[in-house]
Amino acid sequence: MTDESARASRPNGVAFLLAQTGAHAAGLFAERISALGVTPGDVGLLRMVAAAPGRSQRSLAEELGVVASRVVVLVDGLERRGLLQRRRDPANRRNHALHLTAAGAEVMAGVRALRPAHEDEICAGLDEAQRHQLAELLGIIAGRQGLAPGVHPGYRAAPQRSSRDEGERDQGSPQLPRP
Amino acid sequence: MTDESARASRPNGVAFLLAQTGAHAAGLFAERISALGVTPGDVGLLRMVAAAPGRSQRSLAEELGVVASRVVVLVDGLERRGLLQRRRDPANRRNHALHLTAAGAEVMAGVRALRPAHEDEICAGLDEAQRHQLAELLGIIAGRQGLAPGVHPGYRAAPQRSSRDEGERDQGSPQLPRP
DNA sequence: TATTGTTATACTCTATAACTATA
DNA sequence: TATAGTTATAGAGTATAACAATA
Repeated sequence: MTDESARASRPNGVAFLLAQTGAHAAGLFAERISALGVTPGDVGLLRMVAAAPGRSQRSLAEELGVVASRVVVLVDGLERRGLLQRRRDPANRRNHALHLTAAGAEVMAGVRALRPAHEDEICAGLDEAQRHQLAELLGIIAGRQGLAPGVHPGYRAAPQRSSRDEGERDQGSPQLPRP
Repeated sequence: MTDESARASRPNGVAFLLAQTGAHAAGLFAERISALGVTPGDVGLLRMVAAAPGRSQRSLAEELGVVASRVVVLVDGLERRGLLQRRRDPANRRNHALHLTAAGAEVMAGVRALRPAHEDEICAGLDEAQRHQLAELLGIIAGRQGLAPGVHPGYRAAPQRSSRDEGERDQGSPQLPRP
């Protein structure tokens, strides 16, 4: 079984390194912004509202790939903390038009202010040319994979396997979360 | 507020691209291995056991940065599906020595077999030289950040903010999960 | 009737604490 | 007494379904 253990020991390659370093970068970012009292999810939602003030919760739910009731909870939290405001849309009074408050804009400014240090921490060990190279290569991947600029996952529910689909390890459909 | 919306629209740079593409790569990997009936967490745990057969649950908990009772649940699931086996360690009968079953080794072989296609999918659009470049740059980052080869996060609990620390947005200690 | 948002509810994940058995 | 593992329990997160208001 020494053979087995040797073979199993290290998955490597670009895909794994990406997942590893990406999770690390996301974790450090979460730590940094926690000083501002927000999570990456909060920031993403605030950013989307800032980019298109007045948009509806429904539209956010669709772009986030999340159910409407989930947005209710997220917006509840942000409104309770005074970062976001719901206003009834006079044109269509079913809609809640979302707007950043002054405090919300401040938080976003704070997040922006944190970014350079974060970037430097992640890129420590790379010179300027290497950073550009890396940014370019990652940009190619992001483009090829259809990832929108500025939007990242983390809202989708975890794979979620119920406790009763036991022992069925070889069925055909890999149940793609969203094709 | 057009100014604001313009400024808020796109966070960019290496750190963000890393988080974005890394989450994407991890998601695709999770989809692929779901055909084998396992999650990335399962695979990570199986890999660690394969690399050091007979290790204890406690040692796994420490390496994963997870509480012991969590490992009980994870191992329960893998044992129930026949991929892992608990054996009492005769030398110290408190320990459960963990071993892969034949089925578990098969699953790991299946995971390894999926890797090349996964790598190709992620690296689509990059030629061989670019892949090497990217792997090298990511390797530098992983090394600088102290990321162990073959180990990636995803076991740690989410940032987890309770519902009562409301409105306290400016305290000093960012509560680092693990320094 | 269809759509937006909300509430009620259930289920999963994960941690804390109490407990069992070994040492 | 200390350690490995387990069970019981509680909390957060998220989805589904029923509901209210508006169109």
